[in-house]
Amino acid sequence: MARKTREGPRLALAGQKVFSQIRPETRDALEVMCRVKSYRASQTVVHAQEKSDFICCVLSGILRIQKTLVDGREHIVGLLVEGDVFGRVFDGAAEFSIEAATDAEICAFPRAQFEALLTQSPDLERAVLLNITNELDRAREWLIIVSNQKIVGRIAGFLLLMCSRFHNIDHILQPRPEGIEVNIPISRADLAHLLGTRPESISRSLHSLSDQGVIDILEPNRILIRDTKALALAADVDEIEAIATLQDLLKNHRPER
Amino acid sequence: MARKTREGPRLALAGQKVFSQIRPETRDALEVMCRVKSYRASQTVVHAQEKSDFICCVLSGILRIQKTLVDGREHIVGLLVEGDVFGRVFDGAAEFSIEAATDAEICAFPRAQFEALLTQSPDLERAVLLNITNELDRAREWLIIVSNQKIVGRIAGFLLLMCSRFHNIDHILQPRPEGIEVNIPISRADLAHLLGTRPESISRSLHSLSDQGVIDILEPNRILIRDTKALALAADVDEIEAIATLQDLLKNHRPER
DNA sequence: GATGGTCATTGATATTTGTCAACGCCGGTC
DNA sequence: GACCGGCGTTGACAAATATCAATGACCATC
Repeated sequence: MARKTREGPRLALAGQKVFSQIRPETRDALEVMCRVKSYRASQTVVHAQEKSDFICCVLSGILRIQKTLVDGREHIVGLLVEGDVFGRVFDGAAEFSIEAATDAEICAFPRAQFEALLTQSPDLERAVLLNITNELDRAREWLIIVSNQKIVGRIAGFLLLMCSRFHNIDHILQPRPEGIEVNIPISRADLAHLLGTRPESISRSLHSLSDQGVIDILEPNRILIRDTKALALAADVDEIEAIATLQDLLKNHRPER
Repeated sequence: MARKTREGPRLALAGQKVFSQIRPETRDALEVMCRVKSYRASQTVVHAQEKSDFICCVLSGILRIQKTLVDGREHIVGLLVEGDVFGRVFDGAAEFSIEAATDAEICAFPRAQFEALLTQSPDLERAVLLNITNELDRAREWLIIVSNQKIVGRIAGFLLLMCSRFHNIDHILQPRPEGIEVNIPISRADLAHLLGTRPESISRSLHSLSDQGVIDILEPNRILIRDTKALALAADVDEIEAIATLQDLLKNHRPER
């Protein structure tokens, strides 16, 4: 699994968007208390119903947020990528478990220390509140995508979301003249769970979009979006918004390469 | 619309669960700055994309969280009930608009004042963080319900959620010897949107559950849950949890009446 | 009391999607 | 190299659901 070379724990937070607005002193305090942990794909990071002693920030890789049902099935309710924060500030047991979808590295802050710092640092408080507010918005965006009646619509919405959400992660989004390349970081089965359907339907929908020339399936997990407008139309949600975001992305990314 | 008689703004917050853990001084400060506002059903409380100057707490009634799509359709992503807090602390424009589903009263705190108090009061900070963390969990529970493949399953999940979430609101949940009465606070069309389907399917699923004796449809919007176990089975999610919550409810409520 | 509108419901039908089965591909292990 | 298991894909069929159309109940207005 390709992994970014980094400069060690003390600089781990520097590039994270969540902590970009906090004061250097606060960031120093965070870096002192943090511990970097590595996980391999499919390892569990946090068990549901278990009081977690850490607030964490994803450094690399993809994590799944999921609920384990009584019969053992896993229900995925979200993904965490680089820069995302998880762990329940001021709260006890998590309702959901966190599992590594790919090999991943996280930065863990001891809960008590983190909370103490939080109470003293309005800048960190602000950052944490903003982060969780965005998380809530994203969960609700998922809701819109998943409640689409047609499976193709859900896939289209998912692909558009992947573009707009993960544009800061260069191994997921590779701008190209022909379109935008998106990396699907999870298996078909997981994606099916996430979108409330079955792997077979995912496969059929993707290939249907491919037949229409809207996307190219480079590899099962690498999708090239050729026609963002058509994709947005298929998603049948707020297309204008999605297209605007994507076109901004293209403009901002292309000249750099 | 039946409305609870209350004791005026200064005591409005006393009964709200969100603020139950904060110090009396903080609560006093909140009550001084708050302003009670009333809305009639289908009035808009917060417009999406518009910077809202208030943090609000629902005193009575039901509000819808929704996104307006470009073609004018509304997509509902959640409901707010008594005690729920909304408004973006430390943040600008909301992504979603808030609309009154029934006649409603809210308690509004000016944003700047609220944020200032928040920074100074660790207890309020804690309450706000806990509240939004719960909100996030609930959004993810919605996700699980909506991603159920069968419509009956979504309805069943919705009904169970209504029970467990709104049990503090006595005009929604009326304990009875025959079962638990749930009030569906939105129209069939809205419910269909929320669950990612069509009104016709909602109707068919409800009547199918009714035919099986699992529920009784007292009125289109008043459902009597007769067999919680069967309902949980239909929901096909974490039934044990749902049943436990419901049976606790019944035990706690029955003796009082 | 009549009228028009919204809303929930029901039926008939077309479409979509889940299900079951089989196949090929790929990476690992023996 | 042979074998195996997991994964993505494809096809055929059954089941669930969307769609279209029509009806009746209820409410507000005239």
